[in-house]
Amino acid sequence: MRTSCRFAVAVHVMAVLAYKEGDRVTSAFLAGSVNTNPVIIRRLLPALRRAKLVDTRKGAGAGSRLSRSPGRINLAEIYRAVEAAEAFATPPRKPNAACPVGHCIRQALNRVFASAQTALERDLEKTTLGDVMDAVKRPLPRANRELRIANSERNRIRA
Amino acid sequence: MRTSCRFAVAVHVMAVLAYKEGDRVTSAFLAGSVNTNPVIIRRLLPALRRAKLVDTRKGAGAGSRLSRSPGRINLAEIYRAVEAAEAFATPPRKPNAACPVGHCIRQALNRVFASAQTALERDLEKTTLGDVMDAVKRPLPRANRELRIANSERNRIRA
DNA sequence: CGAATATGTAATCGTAGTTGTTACAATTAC
DNA sequence: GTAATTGTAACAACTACGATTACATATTCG
Repeated sequence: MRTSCRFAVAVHVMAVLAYKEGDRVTSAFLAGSVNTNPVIIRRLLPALRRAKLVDTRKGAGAGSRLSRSPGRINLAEIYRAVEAAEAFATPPRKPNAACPVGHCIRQALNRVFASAQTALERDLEKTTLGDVMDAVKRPLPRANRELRIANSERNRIRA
Repeated sequence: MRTSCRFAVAVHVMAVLAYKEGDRVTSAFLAGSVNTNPVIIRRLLPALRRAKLVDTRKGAGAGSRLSRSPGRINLAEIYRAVEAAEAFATPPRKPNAACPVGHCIRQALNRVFASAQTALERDLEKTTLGDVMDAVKRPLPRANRELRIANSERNRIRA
């Protein structure tokens, strides 16, 4: 499945803003933490701004900060802010309308997709940015720490 | 987040196989209903076969059919069979490990992603292929039915 | 056996989406 | 005014995916 990483980057950005507790943070700084180009961040911020999750100022001494406290921002809000497309895609061409199945499969699929999409967002709603920050700040349990090391070994291939 | 249309095509294919109630159906026929190339279908079938959802035979008079009755196949099985990647993507480059947030954001994100992914699949589990077939077979509203008949006269597919 | 049918699979093309990068105008603090 | 920073356009590089062609392989049936 071809997915964008906008959501992952957005949560990372929001986490850095939460960490900075109200200080304005520049796109260059955010890019440094995410390890990408500042323009990538500047292209993401308008979506977060439209959702009233962050507040940005231009010019010298400028940057972005959270509009609300991390405990009052849930991950579904971030997801909806930055993910325009839905989680499920249908084929580029329309099904054969002359086939009894092709004729109405889209409608049936749309119901299924909408339900699954809702389930996904409802789950994201349960976690706040504050919860994420707890995980960021709290030392990891031993078992997870070892898992983390194993994962970072695996991820090294991609870097 | 954007997915490939493999899942949508797979459900469509499974629905046609269910409609044909045990008859073997060729990739050409399936492609005709989905409105794509037979090779696309033939590239999808191995995944469904590995998941023991369909049974395929080669050669003359060959084709695929369901391994189980539609009521005993749920959509999560189809989803897992054909969607290799997870629903959420992380950025191509690793976060800056020197940043307190970048250092452990991946770990936090992975938990969030896994939870949302599970919620999505649990929702798909609730719907069986049989449920989808109920929607497919249910008579359509008058206006749509007339359109369908007109189309099928003009562009009939093999019964 | 031999012809016909259908799958399995490799190779290739075109398109679209995404990330990354540079460049520069507009905006703002000091 | 100067320096810092955002907003945005333009473009390259890369990747992923769908579509298509071609052909070897397998299977059925006369």
